[in-house]
Amino acid sequence: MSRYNFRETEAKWQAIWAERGCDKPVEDATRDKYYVLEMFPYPSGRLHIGHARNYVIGDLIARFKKAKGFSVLHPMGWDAFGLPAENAAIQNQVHPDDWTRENIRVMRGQLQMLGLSYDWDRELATCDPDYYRHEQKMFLDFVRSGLAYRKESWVNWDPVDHTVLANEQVIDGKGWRTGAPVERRKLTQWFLKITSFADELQSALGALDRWPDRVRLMQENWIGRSVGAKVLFALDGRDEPLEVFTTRPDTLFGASFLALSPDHPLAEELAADNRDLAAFIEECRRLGTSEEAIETAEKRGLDTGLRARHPFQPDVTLPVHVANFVLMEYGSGAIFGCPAHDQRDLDFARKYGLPVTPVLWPTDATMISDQEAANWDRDVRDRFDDDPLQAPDGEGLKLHVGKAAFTDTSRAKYTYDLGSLTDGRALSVDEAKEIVIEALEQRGQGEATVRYRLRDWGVSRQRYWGCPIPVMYRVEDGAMVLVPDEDLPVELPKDVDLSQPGNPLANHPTWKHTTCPETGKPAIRETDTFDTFFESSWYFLRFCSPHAASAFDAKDTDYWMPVDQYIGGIEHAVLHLLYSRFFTRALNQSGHHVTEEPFAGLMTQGMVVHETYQDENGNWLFPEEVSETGGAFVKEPDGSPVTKGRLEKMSKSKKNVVGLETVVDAYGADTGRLVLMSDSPPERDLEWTETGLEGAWRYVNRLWRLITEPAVTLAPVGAAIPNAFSDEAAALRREVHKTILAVEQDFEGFRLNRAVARLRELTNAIAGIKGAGDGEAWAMREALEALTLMIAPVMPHFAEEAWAMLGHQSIVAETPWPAADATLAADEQITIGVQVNGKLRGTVTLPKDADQTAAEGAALAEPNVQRALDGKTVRKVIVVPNRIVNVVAA
RNA sequence: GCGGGCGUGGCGAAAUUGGUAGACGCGCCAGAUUUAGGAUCUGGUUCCGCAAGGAGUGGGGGUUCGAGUCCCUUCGCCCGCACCA
Repeated sequence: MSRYNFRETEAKWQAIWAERGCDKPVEDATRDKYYVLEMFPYPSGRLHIGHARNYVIGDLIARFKKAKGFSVLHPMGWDAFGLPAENAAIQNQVHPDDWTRENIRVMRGQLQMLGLSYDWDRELATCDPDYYRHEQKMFLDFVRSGLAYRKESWVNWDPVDHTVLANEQVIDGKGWRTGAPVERRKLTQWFLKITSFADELQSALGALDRWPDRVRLMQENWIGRSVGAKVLFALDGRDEPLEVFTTRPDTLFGASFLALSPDHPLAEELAADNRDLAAFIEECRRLGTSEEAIETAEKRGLDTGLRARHPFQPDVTLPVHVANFVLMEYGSGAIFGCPAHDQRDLDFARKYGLPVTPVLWPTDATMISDQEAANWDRDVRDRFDDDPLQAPDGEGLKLHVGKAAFTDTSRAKYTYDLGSLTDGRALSVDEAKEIVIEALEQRGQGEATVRYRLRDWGVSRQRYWGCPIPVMYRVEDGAMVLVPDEDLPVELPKDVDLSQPGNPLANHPTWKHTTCPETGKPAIRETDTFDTFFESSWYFLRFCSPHAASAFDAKDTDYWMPVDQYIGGIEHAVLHLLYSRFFTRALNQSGHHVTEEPFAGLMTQGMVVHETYQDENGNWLFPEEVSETGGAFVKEPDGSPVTKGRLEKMSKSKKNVVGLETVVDAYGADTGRLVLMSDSPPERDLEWTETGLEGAWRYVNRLWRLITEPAVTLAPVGAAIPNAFSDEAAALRREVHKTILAVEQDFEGFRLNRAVARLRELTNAIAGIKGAGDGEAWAMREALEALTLMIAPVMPHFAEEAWAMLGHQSIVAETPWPAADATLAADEQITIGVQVNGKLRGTVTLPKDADQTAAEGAALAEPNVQRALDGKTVRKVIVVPNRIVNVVAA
């Protein structure tokens, strides 16, 4: 019995593919193009089997599309800038560049070991000056078209390392490396104006119909469009009115205070001669904005003493507070508080004894449940003793506001108290909003407006291992000057001291000193580098023309873009995918020309998860350290108890990583690929198990034996089709052609696990063939060849070897997808279920498309059906052709 | 709190989108082969029941000739955002 020798086979075919240039795209005008791309990796060390899933999915699609006749672009590169390289440099005394390049070398080898069909001539690394010079140019273009600007903003500042930290690097309010409490600091940073595309980025999501709904939704939430109104409040004793944003202008008559963010310019101005206020603002800033701080912080505020005028009630004055729950980054950094209809405002009002004035009531008493009313009553009694407020329409309805604000705008109709603006008739929330906005506009005290949650993208990082920002600041007058295009790239210096705290480029003795190209006088370079998401926002364009002198060649991007299928993890649902969508638009607006939507199709693959174990002290253990005895888990050497944890994403810290080499050395790349493709749908998590791997290996060998030792002597290659087939041979042929059609659809629809299941079904059908006539010999060859070609996208090396064993001189990588004959695939006989009153009682086999009468007759004649009908009268028979017969009887 | 997703055998999962629930595989059981183990092959494997039969897609209700699929309700798990005015 022969065993498939993956060791020799895989290396052999990888060499042949490379030699024949199988993975180079052909830019052929007569073919449709297909650009398939997997999110490129950060070269952090070694790939494990979990990483491989992403690439194998992409490779399957690439190989399938190529076999279907597309001109396929399938490139790979390295997202090579980033902080881990600097950390490794400090820990291991190795330069970030050397560390990164060594990792790239290792990981490239690992990808090649998997037999992935990349065009390696297009490989790029973002840390290469030949790559980042182009994004420096793009940045200059952005500056020139107003899409990049400098602004002072609050950042997380690590006082020990002297560097800005990203939000993700602040853990419990402390720096992740130093453990020092993070300070908020105002720094001047570069921003990209993503907000100017907020509306477009949101509305265009609707057209991305090959993106997962959930990703579109996440982007929509992130952009956070909200429609509302800007309201101007006149302030006593000041000329400038205060601007406030609200999504509920209909509650304006319920306003009882205004609140400013501690970071609001007006608050800062007032604090200049108000020591209490200055102290309060300082305290708010210290508390920070970490999630936990927000969760536990109570609403706090301080009355500034300032008084505002209600736009419609000039005699009503509202106190202006500074409140810790108002964000400077959203809206205008100031709000009006309507405690009766907003929970936060209510909490605040209760704490500081501010009035609570309901202005809307449901008109239909039945709309408030008894329970709700009772709760309100109880709240009032328990906590506040307020008099219930009565709706103005005299229907006797009471709205009690205890500690729960009435915010339910889903109820159909309301009665509003809009002061002089209405006659007290019932209005919907939307109607009331309209009336208020109209009145505001008439008086010049506000207008309808749209605000976004999205903020401009801060791209400055005080790090070494990133792309230098190509500007300088003149020493004599501090003017910002762009580095001229012809002086690009601004290269990172190689000699850098990372052991000192602070910005390594700023610490460099000479690098930052340069000369202003306009005046010839001394200037200092910008010492910040770009956020590494900058590099990944356009790499898919560079792949189209990797060797062009400019960033990309419109001729190439016009041909290849957009990416037809992008594959990656859900963790980039917002960040990278939103930045890239912004980038293409920004490029278009700054003189480049590219497709607006970079990724036409997106698939987010699930994680590969693996078992985890922890000892008594909560330390993670390798699965090899654990043994199972009678349902209990113990640690190998000492028998101490072990807890089996949940399935977790493979990670070094949890000690549940399965190395790529471990799998490939023992079972071959193809077996590993098969497991990754067959055990779960691609978008769902996949549990990696040794038994699953062994099962896949058994299948590989079973298929190998079927091909190398077929039960029937195969017809020669290219033999003429026999005139007649036995029933068995004809049935096999039907199965083959059905499978081709189905697998094709499954691949197209990313039902990859289903496709593999169908191929196993076909394998079972082939294995069951007993006859040995000419028909069988011919049908068997047809079946084995089709199976080989169909399994090729999953197991490319195996398929090549099998194809050669079947007597072919050609190679699978250059062979088209098998042609399906739809006529052959059609069933002649169909077995359908027969129900009596909806319960299955039997089955009948009928010719395909049998007429209703025939189906009905056969169904009623079926013995089990007759038994079920015994003593009943048939009322009605429902026949769904080729599907089911249901007999209704009583 | 807001938004979204998911609950199907011992396990991973299928189900032509309202039409024979559990394909395919893992595991398990029995048998064959084998000195033995492994590998391989054959058969079985949703549950209850000797069987006939009955029950069954987290629970409850509804629509329909017919519901895993649609609607209402409820429970559980997972994910995203989170003081966003």
